[in-house]
Amino acid sequence: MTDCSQNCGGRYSYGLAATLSIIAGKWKPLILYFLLDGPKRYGELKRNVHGVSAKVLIQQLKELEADRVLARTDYKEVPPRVDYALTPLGRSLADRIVPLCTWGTENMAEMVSILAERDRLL
Amino acid sequence: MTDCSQNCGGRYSYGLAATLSIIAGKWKPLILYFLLDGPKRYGELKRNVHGVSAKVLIQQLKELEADRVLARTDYKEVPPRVDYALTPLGRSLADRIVPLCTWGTENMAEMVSILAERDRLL
DNA sequence: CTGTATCCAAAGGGATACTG
DNA sequence: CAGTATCCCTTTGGATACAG
Repeated sequence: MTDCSQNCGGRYSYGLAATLSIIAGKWKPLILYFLLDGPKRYGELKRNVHGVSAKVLIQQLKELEADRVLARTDYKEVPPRVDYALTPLGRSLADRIVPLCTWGTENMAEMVSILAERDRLL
Repeated sequence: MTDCSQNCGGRYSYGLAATLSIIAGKWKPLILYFLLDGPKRYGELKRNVHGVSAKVLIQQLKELEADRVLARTDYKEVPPRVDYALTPLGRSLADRIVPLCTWGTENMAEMVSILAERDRLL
């Protein structure tokens, strides 16, 4: 989505399109949110972001790193130890994701109902 | 993502997983954001959400409707006139999306640089 | 422990043409 | 105007095995 020419009735959503191009990816918002808790090692991410595979995790981490929202630190130890942390830019982004989590939590009853209805229709 | 068992180091992200399951879809956040401007007709959405195809637009609208975040009104006229509006639930969700747009706008210079770098690597 | 490499399946999305 | 229907293709992500 390099084309950010989104115009929403006077509201310009260039910014939204740009943001979406960064957090697009099944696990990226969860990763960013998790890292608000502090730097985490690869294994910690793997265990806590339930369902993600090794391949996809490392892939999304690399993309987030390339997009400058997180930084990878290799401690050059044996056995290997690396961790991933939010950059200042990444932290400011993750802060904007928190309201999404809050919304889901606040409306959990409705969410459960919606997801149940979705399953029912299958 | 019916499995919302996401646990982020003490931070529970059930809520985030739930929210993501609602806004997952290439154009959904843009649609929700656009509708903050007020109810819109199908054609308006089609013209303003740049790049979306007729098929995918109607598909995502139906899903958002089924998920109770927007309501469709058919005015039973000829030629046909229908519009889509945020429900109260949908409005509260769209409100949480605004910060994402703001973030992209605030960091637009960085965004441009990041997207340019991404293209360069192709 | 932190990844890589390979192969594969499915979902999601897009183009085009058509309808009430 | 507001969709539908069909076909097709790319992207995304998942499983498994292996490596430094």
